[in-house]
Amino acid sequence: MLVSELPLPPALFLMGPTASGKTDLAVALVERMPFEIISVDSAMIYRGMDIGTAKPDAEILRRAPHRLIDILDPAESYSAARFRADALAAMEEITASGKIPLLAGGTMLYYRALQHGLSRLPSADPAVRAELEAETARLGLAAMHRWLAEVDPQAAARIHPNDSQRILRALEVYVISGRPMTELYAQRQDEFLRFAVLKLVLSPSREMLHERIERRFRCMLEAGFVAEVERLRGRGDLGLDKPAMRAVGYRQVWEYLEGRYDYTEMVRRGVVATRQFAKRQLTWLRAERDAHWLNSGAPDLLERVLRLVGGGEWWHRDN
RNA sequence: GGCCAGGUAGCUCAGUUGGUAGAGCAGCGGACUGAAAAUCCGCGUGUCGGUGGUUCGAUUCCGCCCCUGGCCA
Repeated sequence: MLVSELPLPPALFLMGPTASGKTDLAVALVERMPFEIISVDSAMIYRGMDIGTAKPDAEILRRAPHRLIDILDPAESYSAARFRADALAAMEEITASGKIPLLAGGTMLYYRALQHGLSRLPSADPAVRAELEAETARLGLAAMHRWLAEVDPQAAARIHPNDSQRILRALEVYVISGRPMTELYAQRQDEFLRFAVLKLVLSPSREMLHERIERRFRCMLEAGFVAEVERLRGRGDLGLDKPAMRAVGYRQVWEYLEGRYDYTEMVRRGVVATRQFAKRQLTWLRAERDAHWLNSGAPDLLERVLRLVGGGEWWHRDN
């Protein structure tokens, strides 16, 4: 089926682990077809975080504008729900302008939220969160898990007693809404994405991926990554408790600047953290159905992609 | 060249009074609903330097050899 005959407007998803070459491919596609890029990246949303997020530079952005980058200050925090709303709005606008949305990035939770929707849950509340964290410091995480077991036994059974983030989130939902999170999950209605999607997964071999990750991290350092983190630290209002500063690489450089370990150790830890991140992304990607896998190293990569894009592989499924 | 200390998992090391071995890190697999580049769960992957000897049995004890580090020449 040709793109023009689809029952729904088309959208291209370009997924893949970090350092697989997604940005380069997206830019090449924009220069050949009427695509417009929407970034699917929880770190590139932050202004002033350029080198460590491998954000495309100003020159590339002029040629191939990206939506949803540089939209937040690093002191703020974003969410999967906001991404879903922002991405849907951008997709509508791009479609209305006669172009095709090209979603490119590696934040797999955001793709899931976009494709399958989210339950109607209260959003994060900093005051409630601070309260729960204080309670945890006082009583211990085990006590919090026991509390969750009282108010939402199913959630407590599902969430491991060591998983502080999910225990506190489940309690946050309960405290704000007065309802167990499990009950709110059950009320969810599937909202299917009103686009015909072509999903591409770009990835090199594991060995190549590890090489590229190490090479890229060293390039970032040569390009002034440490100075970038120093600048962020110098603001005084950021810390390792901020989601932005927990990003891979930023956290390790920050700890190095605090004197927790030396430069060599920082490089090692930065590379290790990036590899582990890529591995988690690959776990998501393997579970992704109906995706076309492409090897980053393929010499005819662009031709293959153009063939897929023009080849009527677009499809739609209501989850 | 002599003396001493080492050589055990990818790395750093523990251990076996002789019954073929286990931690941390790395790595691999997995989970994932408003922090997700987050958070969490699971899994030892090994000629115990080589080679002879003693022994029912040697990674462990003994001999020789190789390698690394230190000290002395």
